[in-house]
Amino acid sequence: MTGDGSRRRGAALEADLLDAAWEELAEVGYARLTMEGVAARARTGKQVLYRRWPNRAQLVRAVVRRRSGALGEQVPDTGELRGDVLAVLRGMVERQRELGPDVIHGLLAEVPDVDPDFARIMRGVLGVILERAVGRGEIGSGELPGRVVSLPADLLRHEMLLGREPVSEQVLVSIVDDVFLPLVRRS
Amino acid sequence: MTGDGSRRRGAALEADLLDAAWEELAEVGYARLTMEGVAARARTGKQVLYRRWPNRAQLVRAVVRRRSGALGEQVPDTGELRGDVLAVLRGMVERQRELGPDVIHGLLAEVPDVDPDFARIMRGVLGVILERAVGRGEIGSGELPGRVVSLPADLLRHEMLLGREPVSEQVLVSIVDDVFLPLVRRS
Amino acid sequence: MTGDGSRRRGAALEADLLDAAWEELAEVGYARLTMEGVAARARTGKQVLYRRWPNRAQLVRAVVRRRSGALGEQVPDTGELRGDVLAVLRGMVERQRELGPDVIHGLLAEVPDVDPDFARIMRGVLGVILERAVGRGEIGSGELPGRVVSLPADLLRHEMLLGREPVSEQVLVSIVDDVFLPLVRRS
Amino acid sequence: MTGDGSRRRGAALEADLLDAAWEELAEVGYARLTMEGVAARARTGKQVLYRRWPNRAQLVRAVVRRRSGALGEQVPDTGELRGDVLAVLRGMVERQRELGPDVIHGLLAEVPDVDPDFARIMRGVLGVILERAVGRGEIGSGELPGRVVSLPADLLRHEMLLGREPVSEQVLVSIVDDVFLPLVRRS
DNA sequence: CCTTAATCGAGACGGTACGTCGTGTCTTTAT
DNA sequence: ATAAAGACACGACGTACCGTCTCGATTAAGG
Repeated sequence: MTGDGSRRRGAALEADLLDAAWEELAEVGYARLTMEGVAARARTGKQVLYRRWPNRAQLVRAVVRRRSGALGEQVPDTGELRGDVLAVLRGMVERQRELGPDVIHGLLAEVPDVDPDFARIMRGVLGVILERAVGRGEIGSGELPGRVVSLPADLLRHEMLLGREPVSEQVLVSIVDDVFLPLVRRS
Repeated sequence: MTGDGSRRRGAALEADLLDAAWEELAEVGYARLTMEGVAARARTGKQVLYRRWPNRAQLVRAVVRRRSGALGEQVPDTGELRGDVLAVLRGMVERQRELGPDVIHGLLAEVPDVDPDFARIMRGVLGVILERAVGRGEIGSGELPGRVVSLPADLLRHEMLLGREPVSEQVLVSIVDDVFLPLVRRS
Repeated sequence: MTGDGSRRRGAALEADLLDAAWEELAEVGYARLTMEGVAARARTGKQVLYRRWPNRAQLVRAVVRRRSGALGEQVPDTGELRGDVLAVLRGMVERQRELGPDVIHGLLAEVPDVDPDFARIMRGVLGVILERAVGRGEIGSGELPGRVVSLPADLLRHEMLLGREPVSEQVLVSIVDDVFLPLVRRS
Repeated sequence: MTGDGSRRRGAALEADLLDAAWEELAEVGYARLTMEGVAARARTGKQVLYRRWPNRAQLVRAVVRRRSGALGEQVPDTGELRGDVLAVLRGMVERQRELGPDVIHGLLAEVPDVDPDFARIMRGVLGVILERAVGRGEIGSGELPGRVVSLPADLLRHEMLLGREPVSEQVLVSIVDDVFLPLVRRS
């Protein structure tokens, strides 16, 4: 019945599974994604999924990791603080648009630590950007509280969690111009 | 068949239902709360629940509304901007502690607009507080962007959504002292 | 909302109820007839039904009584035993056709005594027919066992209970010619 | 979560299911037998039942088949036509007594063809008996109509379907002595 | 090269909850 | 007093998934 001669294994199979999960996510959304559905779409058994991920949250987490791969890989460098921060935020929005807003929602609710490192990475990226701004003399050299450093990312994430649609450019600008820049230029 | 002579109806029954849901929430948490469980605890049928709320999210939303009813009823007045803002945030944390962090999480994930008016209310409360601060001469009289006004509430909510534990006093202080006050005193 | 000024009562209402039940029977059949459906069709409440009949079986029984009213009212008289018996059986089949075979089925299963008197009536009718046949000299005058008298009706009923379609003329003829007539002409 | 190491499957499970249904039948009767009850008694899920039988009627039909398994296996041989026929009828009554009269009723109402082969089997058994009677010279060798052959079984079934109690010996005797024997001895 | 062990594809299993339907009782309002 | 309307307590329906387990089929790896 199966007998197409070739049976998937290992990495190739895993890729198919994640692809299937990805398509399932796209079609029915996170809330209605089921292990059963993913297995069916990948034309395999549920055990194959459970062998790899203990529940759908972990599975989706893996999908997300795969799709939006390296988040903090390259730090934008526009030569200006404002441009850099906006670029970072736009990257986040792009990621949200790609995954779909409700996937973000869903993950947040079920996975305790969707991105335990996400926050850390963002802090790192913004730290670098701020340092360069200090170097250019755009802002003072005083040590900024951690909360301030991660402020743009935090506010944007807050928006993402509440709204059901991709965050608009206006909001990004507002976060940067109304909140972040005034704060770091304060000293 | 049943006929014990007294049968709950209308408002009285609804109160019992919400109480049952509340207890269920407390015992098993949001994720494992079921319509079936609530109905059983209230010793009635599921239909009685479904007649009122189409799903568990709406039910819990009603419970939350009932429990943490009047959020913006009284605006704290400590005679000082910092004290006022902290008092507002502490009120939010108190509410979170009462409901339990995962209820907040759960609601967020399933209900599109847990509190559509919540944001509006917070903005109103903080607006009053800021006006008073202007009156006292604590801060300048320039018009503040909406985003800045709701900033403390937004940041606190962001914390609530990410963490699984009640937000600590330290975080509140950090939000107020590192971000909010510097921003509104800037001018 | 109701206020058409006139409200049905007593016999008029009861007639409407039975009509509604009758139409319901015709549309969905006995198995799927519900008190709720009948009440809805008659545009009234269930209580009005339950006040009159304790359950759907009794209700349908009343419908049947009303529709196929007087069963043994007129005894056929064709001037010949065979014709008379066939006429009686055809009357039964006609009744079955009118009610629908599954109504018969359903009633039989749920109502212990759909026709406690039905059997009695049939025996009476056949008795008269047989007496006339004796008078005409078609058969002997010996006393026939009750079972033999009711035999045609019993066999026909057996057919009705098993099949899901109206009993064919062939079967009637077979009952009469292969079984009944040989038996009563035996002496 | 369950994991007790032993999980019933296939035929063994099916046997348990039928046993459970049988016990349920005995305890609450056909009318109040529910899929839910049977599943609970068998300590399994409803799906396991529905996977095998689409509704309770089919389930009970399977139970009946299993319990009163081989109906026409041995043809009674008392050396005399009357004794043989009575023995066959007594076998049917025994079966009825075993299952309970209302099970028969219930099945009849819901299952279109409780035993499509039952009639055929009975005809076969009675055919053999009649042949032997012909061989012994008890009755003539003329071909009997099918309806006459199955007459005793049909009449008995009719009794079973109408009454709520096991058919009495008197009735059996009446069927045989008043109807069947006179008919087959006629020639 | 051939055995052996692991994994795959498929699906049954024991279980929980879903959301719906119908029962028969009870209550309310209006005629 | 009863009609009309509908809520209530209850029980069962049939379905969807969960996470586990079993069963052959197939494939990779080791002796």
